[in-house]
Order: sequence, then C-alpha cells, then structure tokens
Amino acid sequence: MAARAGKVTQRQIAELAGVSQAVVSLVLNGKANDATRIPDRTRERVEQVIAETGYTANAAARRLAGVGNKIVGVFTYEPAFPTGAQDFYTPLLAGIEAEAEQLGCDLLMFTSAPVRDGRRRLLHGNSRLRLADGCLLLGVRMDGDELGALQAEGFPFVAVGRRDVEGVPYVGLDYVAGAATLTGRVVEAGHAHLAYLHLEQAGESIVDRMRGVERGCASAPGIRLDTREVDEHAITADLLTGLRAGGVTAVVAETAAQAARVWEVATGLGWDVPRDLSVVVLADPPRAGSRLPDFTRLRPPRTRLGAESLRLLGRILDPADELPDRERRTLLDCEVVGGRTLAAPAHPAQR
Amino acid sequence: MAARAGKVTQRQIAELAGVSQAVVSLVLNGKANDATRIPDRTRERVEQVIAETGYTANAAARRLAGVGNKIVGVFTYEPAFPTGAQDFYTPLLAGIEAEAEQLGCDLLMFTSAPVRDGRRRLLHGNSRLRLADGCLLLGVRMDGDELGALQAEGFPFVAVGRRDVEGVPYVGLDYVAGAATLTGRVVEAGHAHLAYLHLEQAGESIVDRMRGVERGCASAPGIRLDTREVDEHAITADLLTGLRAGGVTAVVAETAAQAARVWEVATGLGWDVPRDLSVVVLADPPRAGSRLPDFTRLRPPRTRLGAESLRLLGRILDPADELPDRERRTLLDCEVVGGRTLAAPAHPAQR
DNA sequence: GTCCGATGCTCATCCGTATCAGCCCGGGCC
DNA sequence: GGCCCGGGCTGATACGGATGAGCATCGGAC
Repeated sequence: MAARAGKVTQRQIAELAGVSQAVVSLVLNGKANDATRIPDRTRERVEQVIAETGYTANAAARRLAGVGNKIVGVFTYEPAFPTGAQDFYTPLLAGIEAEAEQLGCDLLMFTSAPVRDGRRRLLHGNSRLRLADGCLLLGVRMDGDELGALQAEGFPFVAVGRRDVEGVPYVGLDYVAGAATLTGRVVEAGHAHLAYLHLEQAGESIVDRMRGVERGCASAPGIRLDTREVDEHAITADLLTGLRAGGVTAVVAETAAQAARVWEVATGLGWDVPRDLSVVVLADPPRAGSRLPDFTRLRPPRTRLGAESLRLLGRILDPADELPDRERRTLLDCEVVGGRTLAAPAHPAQR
Repeated sequence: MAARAGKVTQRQIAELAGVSQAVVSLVLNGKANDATRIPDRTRERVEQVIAETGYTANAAARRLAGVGNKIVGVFTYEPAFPTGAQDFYTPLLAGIEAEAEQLGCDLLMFTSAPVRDGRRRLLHGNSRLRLADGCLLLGVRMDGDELGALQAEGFPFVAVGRRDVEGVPYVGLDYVAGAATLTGRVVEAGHAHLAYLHLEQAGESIVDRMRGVERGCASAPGIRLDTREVDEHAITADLLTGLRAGGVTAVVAETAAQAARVWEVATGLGWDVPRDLSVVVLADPPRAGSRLPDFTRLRPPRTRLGAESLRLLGRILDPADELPDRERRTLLDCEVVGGRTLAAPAHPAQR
C-alpha cells in the first residue's frame, strides 16, 4: 500500500508476481487477444503487486513504444505571458485547460522555443514536440514552412485561428461576419463616414477584420471609409481632429488599446463620446473596471475558441472518429455587445 | 534546407553521412571523449546532413536513455483555471512561464490528474510525471503521502508555498511577518479590539496568516482579537453589527472576497469605511477597477513566487550547483500597501 | 619487420514498454 | 500411442538515442 522507494518497472513487478514482463504489460493494458489470454488468477495476482508497489508507467517509454500518451503540445508564436499578450492568451488558455481536464490529457507548453527572425520556432534541434500526441498552435503570425513540415510528416495539429494554408485544420473566429455586423450597426445608426484604425496587415485575422468592416460599410450605399494603420501610441489629438474635420463621425478600432486611446484623446479634447464621436471596437477590453467606458464592441469567444480547438485536436487524434472534412475547419460566431459608445451622429452627414 | 517529410532519426542521418548512429549522437551532443574523437571533416559532414534533413531529436527516446529533457512538470492540487482560482494562479503561472523561458525549459501541466478524496492525485497509474526532470507543486492542500513518495524515490520537486513536511524544498511567502506588520499598523492606528475573519484552518499558509495576526496584536499590550471562521457568504449585517456592538473597530480579512463583502455590508448599513470600521486584508483584490475601495492590504508577490520556485527547482536539477540547505527553503516578503481603508477609530477604545 | 600508440570510428547494450510469434503442456480424440 | 488443439504463458524485438568498450588502421620508432 505504502508508496515504495525507487521507481518501479514492469520487470520488477513481473519478478514479484512470478510472471514475465510481457504479462504485466498485458494486464496493465487489458489486452486479451485470443493469442494472449490471461486467466483471472494470474491477472489478480499481478494487479495486487501493481497496487502494492504503486507502479507508475514511464510515459517516455510508452511514447517511444508508439503509444499515444495523452499529451497535447501548446505552442505560441508570440511569447505568451509577458504582460502585453496576457489578456489575449489567458482566456484562450483557460478554455484549453478546461477542455484538457475534460479529455484527461496533459498540456505541454513550449515555453523554451528559441526566437529567430522575430518569431519563435517550433521545430528546432531538440524540440520536445514529439513527446506530444498532437499540438495546438496559437499566434497571429505562423510560419508557413513549419506548418508545411508538420503536415508533411503527418504530425497532428490544429491552428487556433483561421489559416490560409491548404489543409491546415483550424478553429477560428468569424471576424468577417462579426466586424460586418458591428460596422453595419454603425451605419444603421446613421453614420456615413467611418474611420477604421487597424494594425499592420499581417495574419489572417487582421485581414478578416478589415474585410468585415468593408462589408459592413457596403451594407448601405454611399458610405465612406477611411482606413488608417496606427498603433495606439500614434493616436493623437491631431489625428482625431483631422478625421473629424474630414467628416468622420464614427471610429471603428481594431484593438481595445486603440479604442481606449481614442476615447482618452477625444475626452481630452472635450468631446463627448458618443455624441461627438462614436467609437466601436472589434475586441474585448483588457479588464473590467478602470475609467474606460462600456464600449460597443465585438466579443470574440476566446475561451470557447480554446476549448473547441482542443476538442477538434482530440477528434483528429481519435482513430475511431471519422471526421468529415468540413468539420476540420470551423469558425465561431462573435457576439456584438451593446455598450454605450455608439449613437446617431449629432451632426448629420455633410455629403 | 527544406524541411523534409517523415520523421528523421539518427540512423537515417548516419546512413546519409556514411557513418554509424553512434557518431551522429556524439556529434549532436558535442561529446568528444579521448575515447571517442570525431575529426572536423566528419563532424562537418554529419552536421551538414543534420541541417539538410531538419532533424529533431525524439525527446521520449532521450528521456528514456536517461538524459534530462528540460521539461518541468506543474501540478496544481486544486484545478487551476476554473474561474474561482484563476486570479490566484494566473500571476503564479505568469512568473513560472517567464522563468521557464529564461531557463529554456518547457512546462508540462498535469491537467489530467484524477480527483480522489476531493483532491487531485499526482501519482496515478499512468501519470506523465516521469517525463519531466522535476516538478513544481502548487496548491493549498498537498498530500503528505505523495510528497513522501516523491522524496523517497528521489524525484526532484519544489513546493510553491511553505510546507511543514521534513526536507521538502519550497519557496513560500512570509505571511507571518506580513500579517504581523499589517496587523501592527492597525494596532498603531489606535485600534484595541480587532476581528480576524479567516477560512477553514487547512494548509500552512492559512496557519501562518493566523499566527501573524496574533503576533501583530501582541505588539501592544491589551489588544483584543476575535477570530471568526466564515467564508464570504456568511458575512451578514448581523455579524458586523454584532462585532461592532462588542467593541470591534477594525476587521482583518484573510481573503479579498471577505474584505469586499465586509465593505459591501458595512456600506449597506450606512457605515463609513474606515471612519466607523477599518478593514484591512491579507491578499490582493481580485482585479483592479469595480466599485471596491482601495483596501489597505498585504501584497503577496505571487509572480515572483512562481519565478523563484522554478529558479530553485532549476538549481536543484543542476548537478553543478552546490545548493546550501538553507536556500532550499526560503520565504519572500509581502509588501504592505497603504490603501484607504485603515484609519484611527472614530470612537476610542472602550476598555 | 615488429611493436606501440594514437586516431577514428563501430558495436553492443541499456533505458521501459508494447506486441506478436510461438513454445510448452495437458487433455481429448482416433 | 500419436496427434491435434487450445490455454497460458515467455522470448524476442522494436521504438530512438546515449555511451563505454573495443576494433581496425596508420605512422613512426626501434
């Protein structure tokens, strides 16, 4: 009963039970082919010894012998925790972890991946990737070559977020539809001239958001859209004043940081949001509280995204699961949250 | 250069380079005993093939062959992510992850551990524990038997948080000193009758906080201390009214949830905090923002705790590091944060 | 020519587990 | 008595890599 000193192997158990190591393995795995039959007497004796010694299988050996070991790798192309990305990754990881608990698998976080060309590399000299049965890939900018290499050698993986690479399974967020809906709301509210503040155009999700905004503008005739690539630090009083002078009555921001900055600068100028300027944003704010308003926004279901991604990987890994092709690539809907930063424009459109 | 299809083994590389598998291994590990010498010509040829094939070592095989693989297990006795514990574990994990990146090691999260007797079990039938070089143990309530078993078989681990078990290495938080200091501040402010609201007395950290509060009260003569074991739901108007009628002018709360509840109930009664009742708390509030006041409190450096724990484990795993015994068990100081919920009692002590 | 030492490798084995082919033994049948 | 059959196991091998022991070859010294 008492946990014993030293690590116990199947061979030791075999000796104690007076059988061969093979029998121990068979008992442990409940394999009873017609070729290999274990009578109850023997099985019980072996099980007894297993219980007494507190045997724990060596996962490395199992893996080497070609058995799945219920470990899923998690790789993030951008470092995951350093505060900036934390609000982004935390809900994702929460979903992944919850699902992992559900599936009974462990998570191997590849925190060691070396950085090269500004991105972390998954496949380096002694990557621990192969310990895992499969792998989740997170991050905005993935390496096409690495994705290709993984596919080529048949290593099972799922991308978190839509990927344009042929054959890559993913679960993503339907940013096109979401951004279109939210932008449509802005248009419905009476705005005819919008500005879209976005990030550098890298990564599928960023492209999708842009397309969604454009589609939302196209939902009514004659809508004008200014697009500006600015990170939040570049959002100044000059920028906003310029936009407004040009006739812009509503700003669509890609990130919460941009929206926060717009609100701060606008408020600093003495403007009222949303009376003087509506502000909507395509992401959730970093944290509740603070002095920021309740933005009208898109709520990407990140926790669900994490969970569904792992679920998909689980199905891919399950040989019994005949996964139809279209279920290998799915998009989750984003909810539009009312908020208080969208209103009809105070001054009707000028042209 | 192009990543090749199929997984590449040392044997394949050996064939391509016209050497034996042993040479490939020697080249990869830079082992050049006097017994085994590899001339530059051969080494370069092998390295060339390695680069061309995009070889990645099989971590399971390495581990099986007895090499450390730079994987650190992370085990939480309470499920880690489910929202309740999230605010507790997130900063810890942030510190652990940052340090892991520093050390170049991967993290294996044991999300699969089965629950028995209300706790998760680390050592079950096919635990993946043995894949890791060592392991961090988080959680309030650890299993003494499991700690003992790990020690007995010499598996390296570090407990996050002080442990009373002989020989267990840990990094903890100095709750005794912290709670004593904070409670001392309350006493210095003129309070002579305090109430301490605490949780069920399980786990070393909870005991430590209690001892600290008692020590803080002992810093001046004649201080009275009421202790109540209540979770936040049991904090009612009746309870607070009773305490105050009994002469209590300051409440020390163990958890942020308790403090928040005290503040809500007190405010609901029309009391002013801190004029009518001072409230201090031995933990950080869950999140910034919300309507809660800026509590006078202890700030446990959880992120640092995570990082230091992993650092300690790293040193234990490093055979070159002669770790003095006293450094195997350390406590980190908790900072006292000013806040606005402690003031001199409006009505001087009655006895 | 022989012996020695250094050089440059290869061989064999082990790590712990899974799996399959096949051996031994006892009993029943002809 | 010989044969066959099925139950109950064991042995051998593979997985990929690390490593100590040792073998073959060559140049040089005597």
